[in-house]
Amino acid sequence: MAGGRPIRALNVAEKPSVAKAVSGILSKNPSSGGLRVRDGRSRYNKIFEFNYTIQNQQFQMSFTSVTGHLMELEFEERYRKWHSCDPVQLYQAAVKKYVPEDKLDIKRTLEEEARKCQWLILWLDCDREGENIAFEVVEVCTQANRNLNIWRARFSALIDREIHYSMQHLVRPNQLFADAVDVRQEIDLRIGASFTRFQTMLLRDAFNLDFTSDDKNIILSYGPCQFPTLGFVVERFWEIQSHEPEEFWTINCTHNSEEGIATFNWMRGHLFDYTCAAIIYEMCVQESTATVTRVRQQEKLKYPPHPLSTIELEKRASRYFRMSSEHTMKVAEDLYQAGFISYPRTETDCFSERTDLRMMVQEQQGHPVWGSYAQRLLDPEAGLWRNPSGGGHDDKAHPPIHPTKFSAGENGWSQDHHKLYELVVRHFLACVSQPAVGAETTVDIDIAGELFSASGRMIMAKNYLDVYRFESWGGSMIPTYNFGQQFAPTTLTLDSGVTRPPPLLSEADLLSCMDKAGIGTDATMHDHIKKLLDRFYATKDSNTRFSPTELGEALVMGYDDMGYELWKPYLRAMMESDMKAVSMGTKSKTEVLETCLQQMKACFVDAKSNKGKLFESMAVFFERSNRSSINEQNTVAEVVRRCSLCQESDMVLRRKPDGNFMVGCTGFPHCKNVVWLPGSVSEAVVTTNICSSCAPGCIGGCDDILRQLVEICGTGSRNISSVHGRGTGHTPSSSSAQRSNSRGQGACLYCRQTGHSSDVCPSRVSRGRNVRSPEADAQEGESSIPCSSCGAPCVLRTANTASNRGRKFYSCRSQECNFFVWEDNINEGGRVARGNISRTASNPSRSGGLWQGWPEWKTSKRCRICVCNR
DNA sequence: GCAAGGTC
Repeated sequence: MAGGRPIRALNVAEKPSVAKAVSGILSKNPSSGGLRVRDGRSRYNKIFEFNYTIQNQQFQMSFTSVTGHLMELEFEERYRKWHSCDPVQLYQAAVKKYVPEDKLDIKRTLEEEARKCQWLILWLDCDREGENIAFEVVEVCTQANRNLNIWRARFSALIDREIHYSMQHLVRPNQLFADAVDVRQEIDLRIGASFTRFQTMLLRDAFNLDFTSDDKNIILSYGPCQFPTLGFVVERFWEIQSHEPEEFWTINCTHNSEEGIATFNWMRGHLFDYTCAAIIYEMCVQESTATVTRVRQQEKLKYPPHPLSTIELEKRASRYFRMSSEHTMKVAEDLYQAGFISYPRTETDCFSERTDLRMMVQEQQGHPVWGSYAQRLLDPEAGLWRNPSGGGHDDKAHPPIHPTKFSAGENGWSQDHHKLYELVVRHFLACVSQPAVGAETTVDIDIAGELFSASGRMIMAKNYLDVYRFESWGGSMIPTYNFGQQFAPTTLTLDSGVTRPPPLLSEADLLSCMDKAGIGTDATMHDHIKKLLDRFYATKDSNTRFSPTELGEALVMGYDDMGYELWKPYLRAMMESDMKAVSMGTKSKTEVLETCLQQMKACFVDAKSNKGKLFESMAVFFERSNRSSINEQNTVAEVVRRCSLCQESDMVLRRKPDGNFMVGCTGFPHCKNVVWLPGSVSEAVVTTNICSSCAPGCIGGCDDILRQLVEICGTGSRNISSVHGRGTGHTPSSSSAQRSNSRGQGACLYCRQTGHSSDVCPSRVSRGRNVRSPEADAQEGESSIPCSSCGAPCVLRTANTASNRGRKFYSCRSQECNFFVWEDNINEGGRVARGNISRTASNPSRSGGLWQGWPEWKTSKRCRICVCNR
């Protein structure tokens, strides 16, 4: 490139802080003519100006920023309203990317600046999202100026040398990275919107969800990140519920000497068999001299933590201060905005070699509390310094979280600001410190052939523990023992204990689960957790531990019963690996989109047809509401065709609370086009079949026989009305259709007989149970044992339904008790896994566990004696 | 009114 007239280049960063920092670095040279700042259209995104030379070519640089994504993905207007279409259509519905209202000012700045420039240099974060935002910027800028020469700067830290290097070695943006994000956005939108609309419309009005006064507006959302997060909470909850305490026995030995007390632990741990433990104990008591068989002395190191990533910050703030991850991020954002800490959303847990760590320590020397520690760190004589070891994660965009400005506390800071800044500083100082050193002693003894062991620790040098007050290193001293030494134990006891269930998941546990499974990003994980609370899916106790609410449990149960693992992290993991394939170029964007959406659509259609499972699981916890008598059908809204009256919205098939069908315009109340189907119609479906005798748009009115039957007889002998859809023809006069609406006594919706209304259908009364159990057409079996739930006789029967023919199940004979359980869900000893009883039967106990009254002859004895520890 | 991902 030769010199000559300067080229005007527009530089764009992902956020204002990066635009400022990079401009600052690039304009340090005197030849830059200094750094000038002016306002853009957006009050947050300033424009920096300076001169710069790239390979001998003079440039006039303008440097501005966006604030994250410039565009959003949404459905076309006609699909935006919830009742505008059947949610299944959202798998094909047209989507568009657009710049939302609150970003229009940034868009205008970009357009205005792009028109004045020849080059566009993209300084977005160097990750997939950043690359996608880069292409959003490109789209806006090239709309304003088609001749732009487009470049990408690759940088991983805001360090002078690195920034200059990337400016001198510009590359082209990577379309594949951006494609991967396009795929994710589209899949997330379609899955999220379809399932959310489906389950909200299906369940919200059907049950009394009494946890909010305003349950009409509650949203039962589904998302590929929030649901697996809920899944972790529910799974642990079920694990706890299904835990049965088991008694075990262990032998303990202590020895008091002049130097102190030593506690020896039995090397076998514990035994579940009392007799066995008691025999061994007797042996020990009878021959109770202890002989020291081994004495080991070792130096042990306790290493300081890795440099701080977002997840670690959230986990530690939760553990040390009980701050929620969401609040932590808010406080961290404040500290970052005010310049006290570095960018708080980072996966990186290792410092770049080029980072000047000592300078950062120097800044902390004046602090009244940890200043002296910082001074010791910098003193070569003290030998406290150690180059930090990394945890192996690097997002190539941001350094680990570290202090960027000294503070001994600011006026406007809350307690939490103080705590979090202190955590960041102490963590940083710990990272560059030597590990703590301890001397550990282990003593093994033998009593009557049984081995016991005791250990003690002495801290030789605290090192990083001096500054990292949040961590300690437990351990106690033990007296001195020598090999071959013999002594009489002071106490030798046979003690019993019981196994305990695992604890509920803490916020730190939940973050670890999400991190491991790849759910969410460092910037969004706390949002997913908060969403569980906002949606009433889970609660958090004062100990920061999460339990599912009944709603959360019911939803997970429902999908689990369908056989879907939509609540597990596998779907997201699969998507993530596909995204990776797209970004590497091994799979195409369209290929992944098509396959994934096809699978998810099939899953959605299946879930819809299995919605009974969701109803059943909800019914375990919630009462049915009377807001709608035929709730599930009432909410179904299948699109028939475009409204011929307003030409704007769709005509959809719906069922009203009174059970009658209607085909109405979704533009209501603006458009009042409606066709009421006669009350005798008990089922109506939208089909693609076109009536042979008239134009598309017919709703069966041309069929004389049908019309006569429904209007005159009203007996419903042809009670399925097919509504032709997808046509453009005219709608039959709604007034005539309304006249034909026979609101009188029609066929019962349940048994399809006349003579009674559906509300009092005798089949419904007995059906309440039948729909829940598989025993329809089952044959009575022979054996009878007491019901686990009520104690009445429980009968072994054989299912005769299509899906479970031949499968055996126990079912309670009592009319009041709905207990039933598949025989193959009963394990050894009559143990029933959690959920296998309750998910399909309304067993009031709702818990698994031991079947009380399970006959002796069915129990197989298990050997739980451990004899292999030696 | 719905997702998840950026960011103020």
